[in-house]
Amino acid sequence: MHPLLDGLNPAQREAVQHIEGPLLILAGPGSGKTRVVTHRIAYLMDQGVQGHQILALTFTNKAAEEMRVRVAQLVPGQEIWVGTYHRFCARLLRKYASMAGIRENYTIYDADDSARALRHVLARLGLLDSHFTPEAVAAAISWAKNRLIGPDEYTPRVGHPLSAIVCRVYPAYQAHLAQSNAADFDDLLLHVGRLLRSNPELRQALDERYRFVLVDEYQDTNLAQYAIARALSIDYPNLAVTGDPDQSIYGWRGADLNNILEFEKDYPSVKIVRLEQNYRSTKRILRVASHLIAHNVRRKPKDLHTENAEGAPVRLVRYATHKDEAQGIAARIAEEVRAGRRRPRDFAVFYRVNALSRTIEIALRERGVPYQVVHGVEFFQRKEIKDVLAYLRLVNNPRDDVALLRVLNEPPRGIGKTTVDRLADYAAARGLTLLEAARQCHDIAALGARAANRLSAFVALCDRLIAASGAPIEKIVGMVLSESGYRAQFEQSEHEEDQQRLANIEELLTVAREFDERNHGPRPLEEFLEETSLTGDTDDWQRETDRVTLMTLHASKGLEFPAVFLMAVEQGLLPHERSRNNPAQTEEERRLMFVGITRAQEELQLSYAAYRDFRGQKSPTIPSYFLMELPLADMERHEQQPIQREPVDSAYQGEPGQEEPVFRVEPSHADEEHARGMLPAAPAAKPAGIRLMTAAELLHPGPSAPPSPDDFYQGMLVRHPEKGLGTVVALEGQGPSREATVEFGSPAQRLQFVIAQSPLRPVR
DNA sequence: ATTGAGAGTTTTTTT
DNA sequence: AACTCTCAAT
Repeated sequence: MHPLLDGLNPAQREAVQHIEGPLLILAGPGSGKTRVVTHRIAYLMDQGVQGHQILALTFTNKAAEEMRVRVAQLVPGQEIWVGTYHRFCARLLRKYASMAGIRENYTIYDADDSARALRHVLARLGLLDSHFTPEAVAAAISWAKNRLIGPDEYTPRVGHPLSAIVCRVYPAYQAHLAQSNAADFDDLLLHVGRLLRSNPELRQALDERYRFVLVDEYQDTNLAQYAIARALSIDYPNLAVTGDPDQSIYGWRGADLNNILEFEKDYPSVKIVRLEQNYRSTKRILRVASHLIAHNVRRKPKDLHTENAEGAPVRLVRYATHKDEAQGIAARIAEEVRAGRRRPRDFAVFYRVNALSRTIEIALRERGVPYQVVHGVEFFQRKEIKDVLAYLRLVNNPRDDVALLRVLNEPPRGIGKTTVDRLADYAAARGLTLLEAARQCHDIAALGARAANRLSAFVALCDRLIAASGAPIEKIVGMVLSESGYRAQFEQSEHEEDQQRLANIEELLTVAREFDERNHGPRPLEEFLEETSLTGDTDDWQRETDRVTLMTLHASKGLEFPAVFLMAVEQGLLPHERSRNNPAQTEEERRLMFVGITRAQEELQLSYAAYRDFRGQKSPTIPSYFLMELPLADMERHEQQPIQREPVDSAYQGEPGQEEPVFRVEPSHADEEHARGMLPAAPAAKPAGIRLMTAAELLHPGPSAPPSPDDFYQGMLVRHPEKGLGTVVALEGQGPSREATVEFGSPAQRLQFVIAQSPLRPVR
């Protein structure tokens, strides 16, 4: 047998051995997809395909890097082009810039830059105070671009006032980008997509050049990306896509699930391979994941299975507050590490939004547990970094007005708003870029001599920097820092944060040096800027370091960890607030949770807090509906009783303010202790602390005595014989007249009960 | 022109 | 809570 097929299951072999013609690999989580793809690439080359004929497109740099490394291991020395869609397009656009109406030294605007540009345009059109926010307009333009709708093709939709605004703004915004010789993220795809569409010769040439095209995470492709892959696979329809519809989590970025669901329609002769055997998780974790995802309507059913062990039950923990949650998770990790059962790197904590990382960070730090937070963009988004990069961009592309505006008065050099406005008016009137206009500052009537002198000093600075644009990047950055006075402003400062800024700038110098060392391309500055704008911090994540990983659910895709904590599984966060009343988005949220769950290899804990501080205010939470969709038999439920801070029910709930219900009970042992009577038999007798419920208790409420109305608490999960599972969202009164408002499944379905007279039972 | 206080707003996710 | 923007005082 061929060595590349060694150790693969039949389905995997089938995929690896497929050579010509369209191929769809439906790969469930942990099914060895990357292995299959890399082996297939190696197999292709083994069969005589040249490395440069292969194009592999991914969504994240992280995925691209992994693929590159693993292919290199299998076929040392052979180079294939692996990269993100955006990077591929950026490269292509460098080459064919003029055909897209820009110049080859164009600037790539990130979200922040495009927002600035858009604001500028809106202001010029006098639309800033229209009741559509710049963000909404930006989103609409992005929507269009992701569907390959250019500014000239955009038509307003009746009944959509926003689209009428967009119809005016989009062309102006696009013209502004062209004038600045810039492209935003979406443009990279839009330009290339349209280029391929309107240019048959070019399309044909590239189709021939890239004989074998592979697309990873195909479920996340938007229309523009789809069109690009398609255009490269017409004469040579060797398009292999891999993906999992259940892991589509980028709908908000224009990803279209239909691309994968209907792949067969585009390529009727497609070969479909399903990878459903999971090599990653325990049976229990996999069942929990399958159960959850089965609640989605828009999907193809699939049968995930594994030969792995049954594993420990999935823990579902309710903490009293977000702090308790963080402390509980950190304590457990610290204990496992201390006991030598696991290392920090075995753990990951996932959350829906970045803002949730803070409390966990604090808790881990307190215990001295090393961790790394994977932030989406962070480093290259910091103001000081963006400022320095803006200088570089201006050097590389003097037409870049956004960059100029950013650095014109940074550090402060006496060029204020009035001066900028007058300069901008002058430039607009003559169709000049801002730098061109600044060169003529002494001819601008509206400017005083002082302002004009300051402007010409700035122009002189730019010219000095531009003269050095061929130097190594580290050198240019160094010049920017010293000649502009940017570094000096921090060195003189005594503010502590300025020291941090200095450190960040040093870091940028390091990035530049590393770039210089490995890059020997013909246009280093351009390439450096391309790399910095298309690289996020997510790609910095180090598998090797021995640290706990903290990241968003989105960032977790494609990774795996022995032990996973998924925190804040609450209504409003997961599913997120903005998916409310939108079934399609709610399904996407469910997929997001599915992705998180399936990252876990051996151990998984889902948790929520009854109270959470978020955005400055403390409020009671409602556990996520998704939790009710999980198979209780595979789970183990723990509850930390709420701590009543308002002394309303203090007589019943124990000492108010008595805190520190430390989560130290080792659940697996706790189970035994419970059986041996070491823990209170009736959980209600111990109001503060962890209450443990076995799966049996969860499933069979049993004939126990009805609970006292005063035992009901906010966020409590209850069962109603007719209505089913619900959550207590409000309480009023005490004793026999105590009333509870219960929500069954959605805010629309709320009912109020006098507890003592209702059939409501706590779910145990 | 710059600075600082206060007001107002925000972030869901990433190339 | 943290961040940005606005406006007034310097």
